[in-house]
Amino acid sequence: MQNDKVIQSVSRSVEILKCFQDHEELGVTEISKIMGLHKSTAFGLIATLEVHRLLEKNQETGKYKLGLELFRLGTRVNSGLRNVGTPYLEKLVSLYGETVNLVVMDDTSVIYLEKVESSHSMRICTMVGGRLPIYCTAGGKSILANIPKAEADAVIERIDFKRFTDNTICDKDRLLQYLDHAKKKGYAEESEELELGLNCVAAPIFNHFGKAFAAISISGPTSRMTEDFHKRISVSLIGFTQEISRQMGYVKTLI
Amino acid sequence: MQNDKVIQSVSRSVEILKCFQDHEELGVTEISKIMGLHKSTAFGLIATLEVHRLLEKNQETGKYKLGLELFRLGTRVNSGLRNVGTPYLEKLVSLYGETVNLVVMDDTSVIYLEKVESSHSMRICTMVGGRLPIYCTAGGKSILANIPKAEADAVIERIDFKRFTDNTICDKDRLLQYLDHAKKKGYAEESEELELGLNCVAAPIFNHFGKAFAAISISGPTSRMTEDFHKRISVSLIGFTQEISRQMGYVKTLI
DNA sequence: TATTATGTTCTACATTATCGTACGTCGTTA
DNA sequence: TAACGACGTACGATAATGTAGAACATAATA
Repeated sequence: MQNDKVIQSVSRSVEILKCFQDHEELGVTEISKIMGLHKSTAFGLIATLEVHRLLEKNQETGKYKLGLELFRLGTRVNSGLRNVGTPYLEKLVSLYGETVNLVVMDDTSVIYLEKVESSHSMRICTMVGGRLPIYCTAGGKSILANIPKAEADAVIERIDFKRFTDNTICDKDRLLQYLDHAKKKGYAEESEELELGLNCVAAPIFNHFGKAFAAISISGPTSRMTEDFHKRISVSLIGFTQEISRQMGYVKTLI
Repeated sequence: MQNDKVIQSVSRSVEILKCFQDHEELGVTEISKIMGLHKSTAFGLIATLEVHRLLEKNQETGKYKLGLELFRLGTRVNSGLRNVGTPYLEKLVSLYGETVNLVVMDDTSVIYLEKVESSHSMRICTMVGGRLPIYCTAGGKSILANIPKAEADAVIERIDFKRFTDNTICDKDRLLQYLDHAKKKGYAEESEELELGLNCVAAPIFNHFGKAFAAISISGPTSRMTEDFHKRISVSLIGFTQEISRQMGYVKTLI
């Protein structure tokens, strides 16, 4: 193996799968062009992925798409957390009527693992599998506020701050200040930082080492998410995330 | 490339991912033993999957688990059908109060893509990402009944019939007879074939070629799923699956 | 009908993946 | 506390494989 310690053909096959994030179906020649590979090289990799059902061939169009085995493997990721968490998402939606999400930390992002959407016509629609920045989401900030300071500092160092609205916190010191505040309150808030009209409250989920790694957030339009509503939500939200934490092996509750 | 036309290192890396279907975390040596590979071979493959985030290392235990990028890719599979279908699953649960599933055909099985569970304490719990036999599930039979006869015959030929209960249909001719019946009715039923006490109604979803490829099923305990209830369910179930079919590009409704 | 594009096959050989050896770290045991 | 065993990881020689060029079959397009 070469210096960069990556097996080339395995890398290439994963890059092929990633091509399908932006395309529903792709042909062999399309993939070879996107990847900069010879057609027969691409074909060999694609055929191997097809044998393993990570790709499937559409018999009608002759093109390939992501296969069911990838779906099945995907459902195994963080299945413990998702199975434990989903009933609580449903409870929170029925209590408060706004969209509820389960997110995990992924370096400088959070990834949405589950959602239960509000039944309001005007609701916040999130995308499971989607990724959003950790520094301007309530879920992200509630996690950052509850990991060891050295780790939080290292993550913040790697953040490429971008301003989404006039309210986006783009200053490290202001972010750290906010995280202190959120840690004390036990929950984080995000008010029109990511998108105007969007408001969110979140509380962290701890692993058995007592470190936050996930969060539950509740999102609604600013017009419905008043300060009083935030406070009311936070009480049971924290209670639920602590219960989930316990079920994930966390021993001591935050008081 | 060799005769069997599979690229060995890509195959091996996919087999590594499949090891995690039965294990939440695995170490390098464990994987090398399961796979029958040298430790350093296994390590090279694992490290490559880690770079691409299909595997993640648990820093505390030193073991590996399936990574978030696999989850994200998984959410892309059949996302069109799942996005279109989910609101209908929610409607059916609120109308009938029993667990509703969205399944797709996968050779001689059906795979569960989405579910919305009943709020009854005694409910049918299915597993998203799980696979069940096509011949003794309502969803499976409703799909088999609505594909070209030659294809259905070929699939049935490959079925390895197993008896789960005294009610399981294990005879090809009886199955074909039932499929005829289901096609005429527009929906399929499964009454305690897979498991005693389990009852199910399902209707097919068609693609733009007019071929069934997916289905929605409603499952409940036999005590609640009376014959009258089946009939009541089928009316709106068929209406919904036809609407989903239309949104998936199917042009003509079954009459 | 001719041309172009695509998917697929075959095979020589250049390149890589494999694996044997070795090392550092950590946990266990005496 | 020291020794031992297990594990994860690094390195490099070489056997084995994956790549890509050429060719072919098929389908789409002008």
